[in-house]
Amino acid sequence: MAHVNTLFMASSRKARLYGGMDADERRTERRLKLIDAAIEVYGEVGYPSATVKAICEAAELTERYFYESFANSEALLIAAYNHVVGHLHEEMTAAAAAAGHDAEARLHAALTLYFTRLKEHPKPARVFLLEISGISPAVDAVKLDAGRVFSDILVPPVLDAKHGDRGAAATLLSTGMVGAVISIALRWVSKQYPQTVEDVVAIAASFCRVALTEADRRRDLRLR
Amino acid sequence: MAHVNTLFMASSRKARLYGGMDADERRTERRLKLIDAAIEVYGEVGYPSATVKAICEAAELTERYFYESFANSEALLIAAYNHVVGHLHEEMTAAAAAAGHDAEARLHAALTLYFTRLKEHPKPARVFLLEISGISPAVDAVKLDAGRVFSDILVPPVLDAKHGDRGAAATLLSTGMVGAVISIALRWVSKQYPQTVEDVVAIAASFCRVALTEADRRRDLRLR
DNA sequence: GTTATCTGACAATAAGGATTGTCAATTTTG
DNA sequence: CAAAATTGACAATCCTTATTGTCAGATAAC
Repeated sequence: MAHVNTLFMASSRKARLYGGMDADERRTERRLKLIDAAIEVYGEVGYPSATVKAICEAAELTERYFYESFANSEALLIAAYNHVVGHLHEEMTAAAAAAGHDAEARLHAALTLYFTRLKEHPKPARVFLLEISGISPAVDAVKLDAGRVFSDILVPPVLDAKHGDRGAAATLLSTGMVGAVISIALRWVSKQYPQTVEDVVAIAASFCRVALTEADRRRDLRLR
Repeated sequence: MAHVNTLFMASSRKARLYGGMDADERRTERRLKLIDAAIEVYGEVGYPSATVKAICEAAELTERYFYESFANSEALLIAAYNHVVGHLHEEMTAAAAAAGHDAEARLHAALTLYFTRLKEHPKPARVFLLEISGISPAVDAVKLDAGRVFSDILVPPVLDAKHGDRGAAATLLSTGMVGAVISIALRWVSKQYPQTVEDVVAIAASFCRVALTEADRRRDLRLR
């Protein structure tokens, strides 16, 4: 029994090392490289024109490794999107939390972080924070979810036992708020940042404030 | 000299009639049919998946006529977009004008018309009033221009000899406003109109009001 | 070293669609 | 009716890209 079929090697035992890395580690690394390359390429030519080949070249990997990590282009798009947006959202949440309990202060902190990052990383910005639509229902769903998260960070939904789901009007208010912020960001980025972060934040904040105060006003009306 | 080369027929003389129509008229009619068909197909499968063939079938014309009127798919997209949006913008302008001089009344009138039309014509709505981005620079430019027109209708720019171009901040405010309205519209349409037109208009208007009052406030600050 | 595994380059295949070309049938003109 | 113009159907071609497959060379394990 000196020879053991690799198929029976439980995941507990490590696979052969290459370049000092586990098989799993190598796969994960390649996956990462592909995601980074995708962001780069999307930023240059846009997702629709980004071919698998071009992304693989940018990642310095061959197509074989593309299909090792992703079923198709769309899967990579989604992974890349979640990568960028997930990261950003975490940071925004942290920034808001650090700003304390005042709604205005939290809003300001989160938006400042958002626009600061946008200015630091134009490529991911252009592609992901902005427009991926009409690709497929799956992608749209991902985007929709990201919008919801974004909205919740800026204006945390009021927890209300009686109204588990916020009202339909509140949803439209959130939608409008996110739409406004993202549109502003898109233009700001594509015009190469003509205003200071501070100025853009102030403008974006004014739209968020509407969503905030309108939601309050409407809730008061309902509960009165 | 009984026979005259058709190449020398000046455009003043009419070409042979078919179905009671001039050659030019027939071409224009086919062009129109293609645009209508495109709107239909885009609304069903989205622009990226809309093939030339499918559009031609919907138009009951063959590919030959596609290339008679359009250089490529993108040209048709732009034509269709301008067709729908141009029409809508005209109507909105008229509605605003009919509402008189009060800014609030004009805003309400224009938005009401906008959302009413959206509800009446879901297909064009979904495709055009919302998202065509990342297709190409040309298409993006068209969309950008449409956004500007849209904004000017909702909140006519103050004519100011001293400040021929409105301030950069005002541009971002317009951008945010349009983004908010369009995002709201997108969700409203895709959720199959859960609110009344009146309610949606009220919510959209609250975002427009920000743009309006903020712009005023900023101008006052500058001129004080 | 020898063997098993992994990697990189690239060929082969497949699929889908755009664009152009052909031609018989139809319609108008005279 | 005969001739010319126009139309509709469809084939042929051309391209681009995704996806799979092959294989020689490199690397690690023993």
